[in-house]
Amino acid sequence: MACWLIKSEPETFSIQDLAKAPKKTTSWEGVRNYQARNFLRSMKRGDLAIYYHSNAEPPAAVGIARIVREAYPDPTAWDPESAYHDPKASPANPLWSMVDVQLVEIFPRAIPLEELRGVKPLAGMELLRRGSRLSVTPVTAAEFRTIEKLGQAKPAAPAAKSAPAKPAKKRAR
DNA sequence: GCCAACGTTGGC
DNA sequence: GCCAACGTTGGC
Repeated sequence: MACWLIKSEPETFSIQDLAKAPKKTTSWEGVRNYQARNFLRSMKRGDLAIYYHSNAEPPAAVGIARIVREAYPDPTAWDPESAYHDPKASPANPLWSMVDVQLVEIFPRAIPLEELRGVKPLAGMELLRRGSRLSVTPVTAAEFRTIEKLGQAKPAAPAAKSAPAKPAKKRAR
């Protein structure tokens, strides 16, 4: 079984929306990046994915979803009404794929991106790479378990015991 | 709202 | 096939 990380902007489709969806299941349409699409296509039924809220306040890992249907054509691609319309796609040449995902759990505690960046075992994650934009990425089983665990409760040790607010960091770029 | 880091497009 | 221009993503 493989593990993944899928991003969604909560304004578009949050994990709470997924919880409210029929059968807590939705089609993951709208992926329009070839690399991300290819990852979608290699997903297997039963694979698990970290659900991540991008463009959120704060951006955070918020839960887990399961792949319940493997890749099939994304009809929004050839729907001129859709925000995801791609003029190159058609029913005969679907071009883009989607999977169905079902909610497994909303974490008791969302894990903000800033915190993920400080977690050693996650250092190699695509999500944490500078300038990373891929909306679908594989994660290792170890990374998956680490995030899953972080989502269950407060960090065991009060990380920095109410340290005074850090001075605003200049972005190093 | 800014803008770095990407991916894509299209002229050549 | 190169690469500048452009569009998008997404953290800040």
